[in-house]
Amino acid sequence: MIDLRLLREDPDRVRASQRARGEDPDIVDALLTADERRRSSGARFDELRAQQKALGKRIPAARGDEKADLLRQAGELSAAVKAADAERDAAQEEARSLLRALSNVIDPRAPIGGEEDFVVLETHGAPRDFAAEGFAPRDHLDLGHALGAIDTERGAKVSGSRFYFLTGIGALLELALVNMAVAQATEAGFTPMITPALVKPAAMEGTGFLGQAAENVYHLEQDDYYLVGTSEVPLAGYHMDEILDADTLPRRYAGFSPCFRREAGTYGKDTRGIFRVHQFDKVEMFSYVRPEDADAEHQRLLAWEKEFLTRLELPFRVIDLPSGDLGSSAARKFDCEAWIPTQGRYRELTSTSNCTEFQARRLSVRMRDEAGVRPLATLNGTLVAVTRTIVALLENHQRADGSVRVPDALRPFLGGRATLDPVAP
RNA sequence: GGAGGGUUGCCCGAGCGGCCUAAGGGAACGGUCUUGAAAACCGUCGUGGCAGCGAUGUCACCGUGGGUUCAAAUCCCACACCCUCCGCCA
Repeated sequence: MIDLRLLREDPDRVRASQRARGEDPDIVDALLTADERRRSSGARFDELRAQQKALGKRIPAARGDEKADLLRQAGELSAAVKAADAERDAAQEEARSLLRALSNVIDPRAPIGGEEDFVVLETHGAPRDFAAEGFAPRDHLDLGHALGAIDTERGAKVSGSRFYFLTGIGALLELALVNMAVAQATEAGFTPMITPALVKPAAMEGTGFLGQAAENVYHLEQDDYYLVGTSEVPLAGYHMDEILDADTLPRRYAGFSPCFRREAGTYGKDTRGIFRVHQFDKVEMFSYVRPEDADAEHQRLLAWEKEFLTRLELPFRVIDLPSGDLGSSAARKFDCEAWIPTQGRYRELTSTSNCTEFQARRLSVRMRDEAGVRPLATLNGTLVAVTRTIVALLENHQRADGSVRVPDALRPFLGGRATLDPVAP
């Protein structure tokens, strides 16, 4: 959630942010009204309660008629306090739920607009010219079949569409990518973490995934658990309700977990292969920092993402996501998009978000420094999303004979292997 | 799934229905002393809301949610979590 002070002092900025996101700006005014009511009803309760406490103190010492009279007064006051309490609770709840409905205020530097209005910040490497090399690239599923690495038919048989088995070298490839990512993160000072994939509503809600993104979240009705779509959720929840000493910041965690996504409303999109699936594994970077350091940390996370893709020798570009495509928690977001040869375009492989104090407020994660206690900032960024990385790797490093070159940096994690070779069908 | 024990502030830990405005200890921080440090002594030492420029005042919070009462950390009910044991189990 956002800072109520900002809302009171500069409501126009919040309205503009909501509009840029394509969300309802009227929540701002509803919230201002609700906040006013919250404060006045709170003051009324405080006053009555103070009277009640003062009166109550006189009762034990009183005797006879005086006591009876005091008890009568106290009884009346008690009813008034109860009523004021209920009114205050209702007002607080209304303000709270409106505040929760507001998305983060966008970073003024983020491009304004819908999905198509992103800005390309940089481009790294160049797509291969397969025509010049004299062969047509095969897509990742063809390659995956030939290598004995990917089995989507049986994925569908066992679990349905958008499920897969990684087999043989495919399974090894996942482990290699994960190990490479964890090694890089550890080297950079991240604490590796294996996180829960099932979380309670508070963690999911606090991270901001139960708003507009709710339809993409799996929910276990019977136990009221959510399946996480990223380890950002357990990593953000990790310090929920805590006050961290500012001296211990930044805290950087690299979480490895499965990720579950319902992919509602994507019927017909990316139906072939493992580009868009209901379950995949991911190594996610997560940082807790002082709010004033958030911007620099965002750049660092982006730099680590770029380093990883560069080491995999993948051509990619970095885009600055437009306001309409940010997700409720992010003030600004960069995606790294790798070139997918058979699609002839760049597709999202990794993503990094600056959530400023938005998640920290919702989850009540604060820091203590010279100035006192205040919310901190959280940021997240993908180091490796396994399936999409496999897609990019196979397609970009394929050879005419159907084998796939293993980039140098990945070889140590594959037992020194330099090539993935087709297997007999 | 069954049987017990527990949940109080940063940590440990006391707490009679009304001087709880939560004892005491530890840690931490500031100070005195010291060449420096330790020890000792003195002091500070929760979070949030509201009012105020501010010193401050006030209200809420003792796992969570209800209830009893003029009044609840304290009594009652439900739930959650942790620990021990039994059963089942990767």
